[in-house]
Amino acid sequence: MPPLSYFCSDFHIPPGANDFRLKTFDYNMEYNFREIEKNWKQAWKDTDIYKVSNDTSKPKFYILDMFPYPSGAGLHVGHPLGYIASDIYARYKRMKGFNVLHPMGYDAFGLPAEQYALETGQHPAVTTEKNIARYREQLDNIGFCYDWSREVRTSDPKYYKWTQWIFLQLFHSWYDRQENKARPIATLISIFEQEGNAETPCPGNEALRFDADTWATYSEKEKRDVLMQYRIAYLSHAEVWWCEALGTVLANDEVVNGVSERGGHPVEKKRMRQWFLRITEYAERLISSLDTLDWSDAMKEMQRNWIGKSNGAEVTFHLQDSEKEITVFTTRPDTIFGVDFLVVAPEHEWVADITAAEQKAEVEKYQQYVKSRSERERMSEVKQVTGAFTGAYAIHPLNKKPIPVWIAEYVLAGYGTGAIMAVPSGDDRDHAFAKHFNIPITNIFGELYNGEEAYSSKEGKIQESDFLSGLSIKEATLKAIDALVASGAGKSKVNYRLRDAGFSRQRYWGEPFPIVYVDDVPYALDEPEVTLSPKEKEKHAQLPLVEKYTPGPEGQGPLANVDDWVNTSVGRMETNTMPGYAGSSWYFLRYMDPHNDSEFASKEATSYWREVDLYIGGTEHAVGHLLYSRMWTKALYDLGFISFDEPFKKLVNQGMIQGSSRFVYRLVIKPKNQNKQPIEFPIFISWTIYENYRNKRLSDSELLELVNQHSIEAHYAIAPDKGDSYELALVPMHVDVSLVEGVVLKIDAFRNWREEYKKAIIVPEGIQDIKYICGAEVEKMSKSKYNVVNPDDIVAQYGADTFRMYEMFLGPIDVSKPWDTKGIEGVHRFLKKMWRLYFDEQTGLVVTEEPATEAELKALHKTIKKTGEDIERFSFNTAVSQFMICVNELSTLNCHKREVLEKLAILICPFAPHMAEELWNKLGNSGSVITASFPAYEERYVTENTKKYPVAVNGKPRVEMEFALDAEQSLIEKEVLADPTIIKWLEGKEPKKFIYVKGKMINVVV
RNA sequence: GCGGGUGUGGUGAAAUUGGUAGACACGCUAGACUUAGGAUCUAGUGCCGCGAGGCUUGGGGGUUCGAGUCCCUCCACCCGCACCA
Repeated sequence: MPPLSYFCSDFHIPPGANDFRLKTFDYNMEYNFREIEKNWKQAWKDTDIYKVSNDTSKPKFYILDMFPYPSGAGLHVGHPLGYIASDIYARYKRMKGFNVLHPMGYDAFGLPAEQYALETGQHPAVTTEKNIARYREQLDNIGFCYDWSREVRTSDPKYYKWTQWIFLQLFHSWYDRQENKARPIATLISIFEQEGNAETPCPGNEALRFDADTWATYSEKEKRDVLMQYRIAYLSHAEVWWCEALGTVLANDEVVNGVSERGGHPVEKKRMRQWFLRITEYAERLISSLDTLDWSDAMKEMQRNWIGKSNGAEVTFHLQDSEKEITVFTTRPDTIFGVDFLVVAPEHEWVADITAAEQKAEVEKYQQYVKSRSERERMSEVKQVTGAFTGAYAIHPLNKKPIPVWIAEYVLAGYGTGAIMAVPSGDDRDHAFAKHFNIPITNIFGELYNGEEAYSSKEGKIQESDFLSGLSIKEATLKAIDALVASGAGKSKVNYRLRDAGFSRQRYWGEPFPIVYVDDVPYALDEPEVTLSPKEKEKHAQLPLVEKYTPGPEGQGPLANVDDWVNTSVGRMETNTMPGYAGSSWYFLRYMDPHNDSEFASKEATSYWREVDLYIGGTEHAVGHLLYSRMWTKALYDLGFISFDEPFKKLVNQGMIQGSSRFVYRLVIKPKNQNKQPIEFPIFISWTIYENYRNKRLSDSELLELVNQHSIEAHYAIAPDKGDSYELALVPMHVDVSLVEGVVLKIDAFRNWREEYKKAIIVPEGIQDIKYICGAEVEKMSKSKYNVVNPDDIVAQYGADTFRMYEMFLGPIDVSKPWDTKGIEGVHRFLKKMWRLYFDEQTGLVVTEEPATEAELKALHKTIKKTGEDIERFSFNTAVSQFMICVNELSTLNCHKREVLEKLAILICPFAPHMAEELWNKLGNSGSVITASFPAYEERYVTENTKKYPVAVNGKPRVEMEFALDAEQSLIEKEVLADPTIIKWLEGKEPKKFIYVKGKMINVVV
């Protein structure tokens, strides 16, 4: 075996690395997981055994967890699920000979820390630091093999300096549609100088046209305005939720039912200047390169839907008696002759211009209503049709008929052109709208349209449509586009639902923009025009320390209040900060070279580690983080900073671990007579009684009688015979899961939970059965539901190895399931049982050097095969089962042989690393078990040569018969048909067919 | 509303390619050992039935010698929807 230092870091070999050898921890010989885990955690730390080198001849493998936001609540048992899975895979890959990068860090900027700061006055940096320390402690507790020397935090100035740097690369770039990649803005300027923008249409303003001479006449400000509309990171306008009462901008999830979540104040949309990323230019590449990724189909489908590519046409309608025109996007140009009205988004900028005088009041009233509506409400409200007529008419481009123009909330300004052509006979929403407002409907589907429901199917022929009549929908689509192009009124067009990503937040706790406004023109701090000293630039690029976190005036972020920071000698700094996804869009690159001060990561590091081979995290990031990261990676690739254009090759989604809530049922007794004293003391009713009462198997007076039988106090307080004079209610209340064992309430603990419960009357199941049973329900794990289980508690009680294995044993990694602490006993018992193969409580180590038997080797090699394959396909629950089967078999065989047990200790290392380490060393090996090779199985121990076949008659299995796997069908047929059970089931009938599937089953058909 | 996911014993689940449904555990029942048991071990445990046997993978229908698995249809629950991260 090579010296241990070979496997350790070659950045620097830590002192003591070579001392990693047999440590003679002295436990008595039962499975003392507390001592074992404590000692090995220390040994791992002392020797930096999990440090990873960038410089090795070994093949690389990059395994990444979605890094957590360090919330104040700490980790609950649901969070580590993915981390355990990736840790198992990382250890497995390492034992398979790979150089494995497996880092961890923190997504440390975010709203909750800022909110907390507002409430308590504590600086987010301080609380974040505290939360991170807690997270680290919890993570360390579980025994992960992270290389912590590579930790990143997005809120660290040394980190976000590079987030800002990447933002500036995007600011200094434009998207070249001909080359289909991002390029430096200088290349665009030289194109403008030579030929204007005829060949490079402006993505921010398709109508913008200028030639080289005109460009030359533009002022500096005009030029920068034009360039801004090409930049990948650009400044534009968008609406945000504005709350006047709180004086602040609110996030979507801070707005509930049209009012602010805090305080319930009214909110409305406010238009503000904000930064955006031109992700729409990447739409096509983001769709097409999904094919190269090993992600679940569901995840790819979600991204495809999010990007929402649709083929269709743009059609321009001229307004009657006006210069204005309305351009609509439609996926159904074939229905052009079925257009009965146009609908424009109510917030569209020129609604006011086209509205007729007599409709003005109505339109404005409607616009006001829409301002209070969230996008989701607007999309999902289908029963209630709303809208307003503008009084304007457009001219149909082909048949020249006048078409009324409406506004309605179901058309969104951000999608397509913000206007649609409505075809009631072919679209459900248009149909409902036309019916509701009594707009006459043109039928272009003949008998296919019944007048009651729109005909939205894509089968059939178009009718009543001039030159399109009689054509199939497909043919009509092509011909309609041709006609529109010929008449100059339209063109075919690919539309994406994807919108440019809003990149501004009116907050404090985020990356500041390295942008300064010189006479209201934004400049990047790194541009030569910004004449600040390097020191000043550094100061203004960094988030200033503040005392107060209250928002700035007019919806500006809190930074607007920091005079010393916001004002520079050349102009005012941008006061917005970047959103949460800024730092997380590229963090996987930083782990490759985390301490680099001159680049975000060196070329050597990024070209060695390349993309993440395995990324594990939740599905909730399906379209946010995962899409933005992909775009950033593509942009960095285009600009030549990295040599790959996808960040995450394989993605595994972990399911949620839900909470298992427990309920007690409080009996609330209100005397009907107002003058009587209400009954104040708490009474709790056990679950079965609650169920009986709820199902009306128990009357009010019977319930009171039960309570009275149970308690003297109650007897004095309520008169049971007068059940009628009370109003009863049984109220389910969450009870902390730590006060419950399974579903049985720990009554003393419950009484001590709250002062007011000290003397509570607790009515158990019955006179005989004195247990109080709680109700149970599966819900999301959250503090308010008292169902949070802290991994620290589980680790303290059962050990990290048990915890790790149990989380895996719960079920498939990608499925959501409720946590049940009770079930952990089985896994703990298994580890103890495995331990007893090596140690006897009295005599200590019982491992012998005797050669193993065939049966023992069979058990071992089947397990090597199965667990290896299961790890490869992320089926960790079945791997754990296999370990149980193996240990059960070896226990039955009374096997204590080194030949078997040494390999078993290595096998279990990914799952139970502490125990594996202990066993490995107690068997006399030096060095960490992680440096051992994952064992290979021998074919001869895993192949069987006979098979017990189920023999079925007419598909129903009736008997089991054993045959050699290479047996001839004729022999099998003869023996099967001679079998007495089969003869009985044949009932004398002739077999019609004899089905024999080798290695599977036999079926006789009569 | 749109998109995605999941439905199998009392519970978590297994069945990798259409081939013995319920592996492995939890829980429960009975027993052994023990001063004791929240330790350990043994046996049983999908449902109905004394039994022979029948039924059973959310409901209904279909394809097949054979369906948890494929197809159609209906239902229930969970997640995401662009400023939570």
